[in-house]
Order: sequence, then C-alpha cells, then structure tokens
Amino acid sequence: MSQRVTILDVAADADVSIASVSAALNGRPGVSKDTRARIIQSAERLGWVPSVRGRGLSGKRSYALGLVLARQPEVIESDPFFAGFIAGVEGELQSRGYALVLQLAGRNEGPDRYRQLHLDHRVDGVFITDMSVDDPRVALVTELGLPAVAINSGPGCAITSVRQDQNAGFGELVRRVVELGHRDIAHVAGRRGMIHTRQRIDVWRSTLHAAGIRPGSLVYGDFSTESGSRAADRLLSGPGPAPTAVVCANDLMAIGFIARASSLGYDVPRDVSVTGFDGIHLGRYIRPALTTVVTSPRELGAEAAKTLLKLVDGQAVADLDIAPTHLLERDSLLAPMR
Amino acid sequence: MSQRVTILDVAADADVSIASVSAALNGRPGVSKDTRARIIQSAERLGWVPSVRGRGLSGKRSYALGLVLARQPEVIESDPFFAGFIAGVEGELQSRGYALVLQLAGRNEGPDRYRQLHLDHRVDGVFITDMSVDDPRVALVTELGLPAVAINSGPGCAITSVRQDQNAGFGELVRRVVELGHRDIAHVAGRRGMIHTRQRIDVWRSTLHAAGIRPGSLVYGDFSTESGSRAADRLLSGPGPAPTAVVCANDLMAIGFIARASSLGYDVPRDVSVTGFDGIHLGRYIRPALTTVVTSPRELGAEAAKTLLKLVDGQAVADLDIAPTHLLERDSLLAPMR
DNA sequence: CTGAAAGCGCTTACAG
DNA sequence: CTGAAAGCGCTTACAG
Repeated sequence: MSQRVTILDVAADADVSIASVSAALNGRPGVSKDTRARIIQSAERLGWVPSVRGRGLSGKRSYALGLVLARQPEVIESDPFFAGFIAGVEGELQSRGYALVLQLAGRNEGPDRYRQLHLDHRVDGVFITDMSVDDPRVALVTELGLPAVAINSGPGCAITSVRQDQNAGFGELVRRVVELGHRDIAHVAGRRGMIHTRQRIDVWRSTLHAAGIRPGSLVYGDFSTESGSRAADRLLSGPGPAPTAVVCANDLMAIGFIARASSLGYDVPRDVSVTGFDGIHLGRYIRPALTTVVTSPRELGAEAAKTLLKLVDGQAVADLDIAPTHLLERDSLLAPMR
Repeated sequence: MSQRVTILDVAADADVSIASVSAALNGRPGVSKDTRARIIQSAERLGWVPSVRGRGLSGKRSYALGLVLARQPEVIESDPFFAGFIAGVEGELQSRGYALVLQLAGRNEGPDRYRQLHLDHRVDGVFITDMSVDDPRVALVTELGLPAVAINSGPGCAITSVRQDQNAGFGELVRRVVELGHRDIAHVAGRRGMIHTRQRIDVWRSTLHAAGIRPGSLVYGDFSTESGSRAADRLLSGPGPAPTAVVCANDLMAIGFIARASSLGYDVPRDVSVTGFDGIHLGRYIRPALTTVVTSPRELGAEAAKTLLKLVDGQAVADLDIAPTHLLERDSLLAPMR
C-alpha cells in the first residue's frame, strides 16, 4: 500500500548522507546539533522507522528475544506464571524496540528449539524457564555462545540467573501447618527432575525434621490439576490413615486434590487441610479459598528481560534475586480436628 | 562462538554459485538433480541454516506473524483461549520456518502495536483476536495493507476471518436451562463493546423469547472472575427475588459468581444454577463442576495460522468456519427447586 | 542448467 | 562534523 520510506528518503529530505541519518537517529556522536534536529524532523515528517530487518542484517542482531515453553498446553492454560512472566518481559522489551518470539514445545523438544532459534539468527538471547536438574539447555546455550538468562535455576547454575527465593515462603507455609497442630503432613510434589520439585521436597522434609516430625507420604504429580486429583486418590482412599494436611507443590494440583477429596467424601479443610503454591488468581475463588505461597512471575519477567538485554549488549551482569515469596493464608488450612 | 557459516561457505564447498545454493535449498527450479543433491549435502555437512535476517531483507519478508493481546494480565492468566490458540498457531508455523511474535498491550493500545509491528517490518501478517464492534484494527490493517486474519469476527467483517460458531452452542445451553424448568434466567455478560458479548446477549434474549419467557436481569462484567463475583452481589443480594439460573458469558465469571453466591449463603445449584462458557480445564474441578459450552481455541489457532500464511503468500483465501461449540453439562446446572 | 551482479535497508569503519 | 563506500546474508532477475 503505502510506499515504503527508507533511510534514503530521509537523507534526501534532510539533505545529508544516510550515515548521518543513522548516527542521528541512534544518538551516536558525530552529528552537529542542528543537523541532528533537521534529520529527526525529516524522519518524523516522513514517518520513518528504521527497518528491523536492515538494521538486523548490518548490526548482526535480530532485536528479538526468545522464550520456549515446554509444558503441556493444559498446564500453560491455567498457570499464572506464563502470562505474568510474559507481561513482565514485554514491559521491558517494548520501549527498547525488542520483540518477544514465543514458541511452545513438546517435552524434550526444548533444546532443539533453542538451537534452531539461534541458527536462524532469529533471536539475540533466550530465557530459560522451568528448569530441570542438569538442564541440557544450560550446556547448549553455553556451547552456542547464545546469551541466556535462567529463571529460578538452582544454586551454582552456569548461566546468569534471576531468581525468586521460594524456599523461605514454602518453609513458612510448612511451619505454619505444623504450628496449627498437624503431625501427619503429606506432600504432593511436582514433576520429577524439575529443580523446584526437588527444592520443595527438601524444604518440606527439612522443615518437618527441624520440628521433630516425621515427614508423611510423598506423592509425585506433574503440576496438572488432574495429577492433583490422582494424588488425592492415592492419599485418601488407601488402607492407611489419611494425612491431616497435604501441602501441594502448586495451586493447580491443590485444586485437583480438593476436588477429588470432596468427591471422596472428605470435607476440606475440616477433614484434611490442603495448601498450594503460586498464588494463582483463581485460588481466591475456589471453595475453600486456597492457602498458598504467592510468587511474582511478572516481576521475574521484568528483571529477567532487563538482565538479558544487558547480556546481549555485552555487559557483565550478576545474578539477581527479587523479593521472596510469601505465605497467603486462606480457608483451606485449618487446625486438625482429630 | 562457532564461526558463522553462510551461503558462501556452502557454495564454495559444493563448488557452485550462491544462486544455485539458494535455488536448491528453496526447492526452486533451475538446478539439476545432481547439483541439488551435492548442495544439500554440503549444507547439511556444514550445518547451514539460511539466516532469516538475510533472507528477510532480500525477500522483503520477516518470516514472522504477530499477535497482540490486549487483555488484563489477570484474565490472560486463567483464560484458556490464550494458551490454546498459541499452541495451535505454533504447530502450523514451526514447520514453515515462521515464528510468532507476541505482544501484550494495555486497553486501546492494540492498534498502535499492530502499526508498529508493521512499520518495523517485524511481521508479515497479524492475528486479530478479542474483536470489538467496529474494531479499529480492521480499518488499520486494511489501510496498511497488512495481511490479517480476524478470529471470531462478526458477520460481514472486512478482513478474512476464521470463526467457531458460538451461538449454536450457547443457544443449546439456554434452551437446556429452559427445558429444566427455569423461568427466571439472568445473564452475566462480558465487556461491553466486544462482539461475543453482543452475540451472547442476543442469543440469550432470542432463545428465551422463542420459548415465550421474558429475559431476566442482565448484568455486565468484564470476563474477569472478580466481575463475576460482583455480578453475584448485584443479582443475589438485591431486594427482588433472585433468579433461579444465571448464564454467564464465560467460565471465569461463572466461577467468580459461584464463589460469591456461596459466600452469600446460596447453595449452587440447588438455590441457583450457574453456567459458564469456554470449557476451561478447571471447570471440571470446581465445586459444583461447571456446566459450560466447550470451545476449541487450539483448532482456531491452527486454522487461523494456515489462513494467514496463505494470505501472506498472496493466495486468495475464503473465510473459514471450524466445527461449532457444544454444550457440556455438569453439576452446576439443575432443575429449579422453587 | 549455472553464474555474475544488483539490491534489500541498514551500520560502521574510513576519509576528508 | 560529514560523506562515500563496503558489508551484513540472502533472493532475484538477467545473461550465458
């Protein structure tokens, strides 16, 4: 439709060379104040926006950052992390002319996708979320020399990391459960191999040990609501006595657990207390309202973006910790009745 | 890190010109079978992947499609459409070397974002979702000459559209409510000005009229859980009699409504039946399990992507309708007790 | 069937 | 302070 306006048009209009236009618009030195003003005026009048394509080819950048999500669509659907994180990232990228390239990958496809994004020169850097123990993506980006930021990685991760401490909040939660008088406290863990699955199990165990209580049953789920429901089957319909409290590794599993527990005739929280982790919005609206630990995906996204942008610019960057998670008590946690 | 391998390296390795390499790798004619095979072998051995940057500059394409979501992060967080739609889009793009550029925008920021994506030459086409009546983005993309596909647009939309009929499913739902004996049926509508808000109100009204029933109260929400909760306040704690059934324009509002209704002392569905729309995964896990209409965001995304890709290629494309939504009855809908 | 060359829209040394 | 020119990595007429 509209004829494409290029740097040549602006240069002609302002009666300078394209080099001056480029320098002026990018705030580089070597242009007099007057010339710069004239150029900017021309650019604005012509409505010129540097083409990210031309700029990219020449500057060896793509001005885009990549995020590959390797989760089941069902979990992404209801998981707060996804939208919040992206919103945080976006807020930082937009003003700097960067775009976010998003991909959804199947299990284990993740590394290939990152490699492809790099080979294509599609992105200048990537975010790595949902980290597993010995995550292969860490070695990959290192090998490729691809700038990357790891989100909530384990201690000593080889690449730059942005984290929100989740252990303190989760420990606080477990201590609160103990404080209320529970002595048989089960844990519904996340997917095996994930770093935060591991961390939550450790915190659950050590907090109980510290309180002189023997950890209750441990059941693995996969963070989906469905797996929380299955965990309820295993913990509540077995031969042994049911736990009085069940701390779940995320809110979705807690919701699934509560639903199934109710179907099995349990009254939550009178018969069994159930807690989640994440602080999803819906937790406030289910019955009973969910006691959980509130995380900050949006802030994590914003800080991760800032950090990655610096890395792409070649700046040295230190790991960053944002304010820790905190306990949010609602109705699903109560002192034990028996 | 690794030295960048370009088309020149492949040409040298295969002992041909770069033009032949380009032709061979893109499946264009003008290369003998032998030469093509040799070139492909060289490319593979060297691990060459055409740079999307060089290709984009030359081919006047960016090999990316844009999606701007102008919703409250809170709604995106729990809305199934988002993740499902993106998953569907992604499935189609990946094999064709296209990427998805995702942006989150504030209210009314949408058009500017689309314009910017186009000026930057960042994308070759865009998806337009969450359409409002007289959506300004329709005129914008037309003016820009930017290929675009509208999702669930109204009839007679000026740009190519991919739709899933929602009226049939919603009408079926309302008829079912009537059939169970309800006579005072309220509607919690979505955000004013949205096309599907309008459509659902019309279907609710016309279906009741056809059954000889006067439509009950109409309350506007904004698709958020919170607004569903507020709607419950208005419909259930007023002076007049409460409706015996409330059909909500989406699942999140229904969940909010149910939560608040319970707090107000109502038993759902015995005192009041509540239904949703969308078919989000969690609907199965709330108490009572939600009666709703199931939509197919993933399929919508896949078809929208195929359509947009064709448009970008300059092909003529007709509007497309995927299989319609359908009613899913669960526990939140019951015959009226009074 | 194959190659030399121009061009896409920028940035970046390098001269002046 | 300013400009002419090369180069980024491809695609695409155009010759041969």
